[in-house]
Amino acid sequence: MTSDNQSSKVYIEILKQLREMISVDKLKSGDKIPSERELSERLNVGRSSVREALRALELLGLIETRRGEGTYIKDFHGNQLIKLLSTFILQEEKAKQDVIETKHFIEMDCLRLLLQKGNFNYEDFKSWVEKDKFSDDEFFYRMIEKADNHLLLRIWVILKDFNHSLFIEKSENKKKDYHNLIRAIEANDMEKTLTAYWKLRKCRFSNDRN
Amino acid sequence: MTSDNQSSKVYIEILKQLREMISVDKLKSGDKIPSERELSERLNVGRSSVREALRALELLGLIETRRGEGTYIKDFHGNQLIKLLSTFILQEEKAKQDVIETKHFIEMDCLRLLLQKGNFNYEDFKSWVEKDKFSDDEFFYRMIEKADNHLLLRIWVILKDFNHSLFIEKSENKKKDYHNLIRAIEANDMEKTLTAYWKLRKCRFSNDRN
DNA sequence: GACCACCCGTGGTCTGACCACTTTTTTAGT
DNA sequence: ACTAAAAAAGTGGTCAGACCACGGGTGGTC
Repeated sequence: MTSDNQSSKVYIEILKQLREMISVDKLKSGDKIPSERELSERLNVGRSSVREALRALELLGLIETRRGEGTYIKDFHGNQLIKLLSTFILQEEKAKQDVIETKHFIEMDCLRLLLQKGNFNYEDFKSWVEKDKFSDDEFFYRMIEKADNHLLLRIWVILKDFNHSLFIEKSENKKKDYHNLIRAIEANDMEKTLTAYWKLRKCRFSNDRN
Repeated sequence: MTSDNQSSKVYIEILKQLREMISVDKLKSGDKIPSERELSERLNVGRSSVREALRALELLGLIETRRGEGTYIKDFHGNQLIKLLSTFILQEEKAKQDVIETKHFIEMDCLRLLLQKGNFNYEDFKSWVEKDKFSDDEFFYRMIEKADNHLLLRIWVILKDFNHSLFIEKSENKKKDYHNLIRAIEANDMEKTLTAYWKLRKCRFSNDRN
């Protein structure tokens, strides 16, 4: 490293170099980056410093490492970060309830988004519901995917995982209820959609809405 | 480390241990955590592995290390990372839009939550709006705080920081609009509340909506 | 009591050594 | 010549030990 010393830690410099490298070589998701040993040599730094940088990126979900193979750039988009923060912070009791509440909000937001965007084809979706066995999570994953907001999807996935680690319940709803939800969305009827949603979640706060 | 390995990398295990340690010892912002060498010994892992874990946490802004002194827990709300992420990642236009969109959704969700919970005293809030100069962020921070969902608040803060790293603008809205929003909430009128909200947001993103 | 040199603990970095695993190359057998 | 087994090479994962640079405490000196 070019004797830039002072203040900046080596692993930070490596991150910058890496960013530069990715930018210059136009590396994209799935592409391979140089091996730790090669980076260490090319940048004139110790391998351990390179690893510190890579491990940080890995934790951020920016790269993926496969033993024996190499290190690859990962699909960025959302941020991993939230996951970490939440696992770190959410130890309190109230937190559990917040998770559930937030997950529901996100789900409703996505429904609103779907209605707002409108004009989707739900035929394949409907036939999927008809044909296969599926979990609530799978259903909403597909649904939220359609809303086309990758960040919301990320957050939702995290909340879902959290939910699983908090509770073990995995209630199976009836196909009919899911069908109703889809139909309500198709009809672009917000009122019906949210009602159908709460029918699925069938619970505590039936009053809110409007 | 209890040779549980397989799949899980050591530095990930260290992170878990660290989280546990922080939880058990009730460590807070500013508290010091054991030295790298001590951790290495206590967990029966190499110091370099400990460092990989700590470096990742540092990049995330969760801890702060001072050479010659030690490592300290930091008040989250970190940005560090966000700066990096933004320059590193979010080049795509769609992602930026997702951030904005998601932030708006979260804000609206909190408004709904406030209405749902109802019966708050907004007098002090109103007088605060009247008296001081404040930014949009400050306003919504206080607002979302009232909604009493810590997770939503956390997510919002992250999105806010992201926003700042993406754009530099810091438009000032009129006090009147904020007053209207508060009044609508007080009146427990969802319709008016959302309208008032969009009045606030309208200025910048007038087009992408509806 | 005030000041300063020294030592020790701490993070920062590098090197070299293994291990486990995957891919590639070489080798041996048919 | 072809194929399958074996060896080699390459890669990430981890550890141990060695320095360096810096901060704070210790104890001596004035």
